[in-house]
Amino acid sequence: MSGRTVTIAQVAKHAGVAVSTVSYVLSGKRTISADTRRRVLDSISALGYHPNAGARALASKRSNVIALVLPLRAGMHVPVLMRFASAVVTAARRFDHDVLLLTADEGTAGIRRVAASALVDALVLMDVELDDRRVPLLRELPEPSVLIGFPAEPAGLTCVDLDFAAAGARCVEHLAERGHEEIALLGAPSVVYERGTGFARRTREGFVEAVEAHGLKGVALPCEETFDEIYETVRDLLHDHPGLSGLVVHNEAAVGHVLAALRQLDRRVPHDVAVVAICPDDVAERASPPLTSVLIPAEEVGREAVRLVMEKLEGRVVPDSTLLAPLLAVRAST
Amino acid sequence: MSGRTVTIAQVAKHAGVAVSTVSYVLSGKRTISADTRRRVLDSISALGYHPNAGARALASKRSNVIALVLPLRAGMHVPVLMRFASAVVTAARRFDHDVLLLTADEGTAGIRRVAASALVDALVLMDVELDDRRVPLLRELPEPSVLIGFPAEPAGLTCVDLDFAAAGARCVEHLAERGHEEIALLGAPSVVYERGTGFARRTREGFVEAVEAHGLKGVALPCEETFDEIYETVRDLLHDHPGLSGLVVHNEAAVGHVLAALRQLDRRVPHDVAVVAICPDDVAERASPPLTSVLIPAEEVGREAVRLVMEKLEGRVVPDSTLLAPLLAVRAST
DNA sequence: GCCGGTCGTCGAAGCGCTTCGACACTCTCA
DNA sequence: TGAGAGTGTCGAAGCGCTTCGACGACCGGC
Repeated sequence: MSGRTVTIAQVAKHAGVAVSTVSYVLSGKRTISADTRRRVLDSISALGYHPNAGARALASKRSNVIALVLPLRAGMHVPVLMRFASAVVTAARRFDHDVLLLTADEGTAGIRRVAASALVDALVLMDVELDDRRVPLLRELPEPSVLIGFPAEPAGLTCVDLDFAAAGARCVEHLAERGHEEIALLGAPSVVYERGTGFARRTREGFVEAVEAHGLKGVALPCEETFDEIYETVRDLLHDHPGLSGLVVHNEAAVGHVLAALRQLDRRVPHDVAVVAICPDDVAERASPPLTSVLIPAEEVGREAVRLVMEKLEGRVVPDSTLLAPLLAVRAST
Repeated sequence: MSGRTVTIAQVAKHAGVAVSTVSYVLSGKRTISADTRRRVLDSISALGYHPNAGARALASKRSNVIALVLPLRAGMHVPVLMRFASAVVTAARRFDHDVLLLTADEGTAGIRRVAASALVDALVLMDVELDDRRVPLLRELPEPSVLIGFPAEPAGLTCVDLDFAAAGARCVEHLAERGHEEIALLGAPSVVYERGTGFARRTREGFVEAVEAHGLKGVALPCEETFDEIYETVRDLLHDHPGLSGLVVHNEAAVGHVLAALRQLDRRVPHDVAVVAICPDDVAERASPPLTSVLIPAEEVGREAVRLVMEKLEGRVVPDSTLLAPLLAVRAST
């Protein structure tokens, strides 16, 4: 409350102690008597003191900020990104860190800049691709980093993601349990497969393997995102595979259109065709009928990424690869 | 390239000048001879120098970081937020600033914290509500701020937004030009109106006034976001208003379901019912048929917000209120 | 009753940068 | 030809914090 910007020196004077004592109260790096601590803390709240971030970063060589690097490309799962982002922010705050948002606009230069200028202590990268330009840079950076997603060559990096192969397999298993014998996967748009985005391929692999393991008939198709294209895809699919009775949809933007197409084609869900989606919970719940789904645990992935990067900051060794187990929620569509 | 973390002193020595000279080359705050400047810049790139952000912030009292404060509530337009966010980041970089991401988790404490600790120089708040807890705090903060959206009492604040009233009116006008005489607005879920979110109400007001001005018949309804609810709403609407031939949809999440419901009810778009949406371009383009729409200019709003906050940082006076004109893109649905 | 240990606190030295005042030059114009 | 007005550069004083070494005060053990 006293004339703009309170410094640690003012707190020290107010409490009748040395500046360093106040610092130690705050950091807990040396023992301080209960009595002194009380007085210091009282002064801090009486004066409304907030340590100056720049000074702290300069003296301690820690900014207490981590970078969150967004992708910025067509076809990315925009709504999911926002949930990752806020999960990361929330998790970072628990470790007393803030989050700097970086887009890919600047390319790798932005990453280099914030790291070299000590603006951030560590990095979390979202939506990593198999062949990601940012990855080589990370290897040579002294700052620790964690990737959400898997590049082609993850050796020496720390990666977190939903276990998409297990998710694909889990959907197949669920449909098999329900007695379906011929099923299909509608995945990402073909451009996403071509770009080599990891999660799309891994889901498909998990799907294909599980289909074989369960002795089912199965087909995996890419899936565009406009209603007309989806309508055709679904129509042809049902036509070519008359025995088909189960559908796995791994494409958030297409889920609604797939259901609309089935309605149009007079197939009732789940009576004629059972549908399992891999998508965020809210999308599955809002659909009609509400979809049995494997949720994409954005919050958990974000939290885990932050936990790992903090461990690395502390100098601890962490596993290269963290795959989060899929969780299937049964709803009205199967 | 030389042993971890290059300082301005090393650059100065390498170039054979004083530290302050290097600083002035970088900031341009004093004239430096072309010759010296060259030498300094060469040394900078030879050594790979990046100024330490903490030291800079400490000495200059400017962190060159702005805070982007997200809302975090049910019913918010998640995908649009992401586009605002990346527009803000991109725009901030043009002013040589970075963006710190803040969620509402911490409430107003987070805003207070980053401002008081000088972590950020200024704030941009997204998705402001009519009655927003964060607003009173902003008034007492010395740091400049800009709001995206309008609170009930915007006096003394700087606000930017799409002119939703004009957008609502623009849609009506377009339908009137096409000869429609009885039209309806399907807006946000009722909870959003109750919360008093500005943009929903303003669109409705613009719609209602324009309907009167053009001597049309019109009705404005809230619109939930599940297919079944939307189906009922649309069915009842068409039943109660047999002459209705135009629909304005201002609800991104509902657009797909509205079209599916019309299909289901055997109404052809645009032949039986013309549809205009207020939504991001990509949603309008992906719909089937592609929708005539007033786009929500996320990029422009973000850019403008950053421009304004930078002006305020420079001490310049800016208008309290900036309304961005709506732009109608005609597509296949009208 | 003296010595070695803790414990709690202090003072001072930076961290890497910006900025202010000073100073040596070089022009210009009376 | 000399005063006055720029130019271009330097040195040093901070900015607010953390951290290191030092140093009393107090403790228990012999």
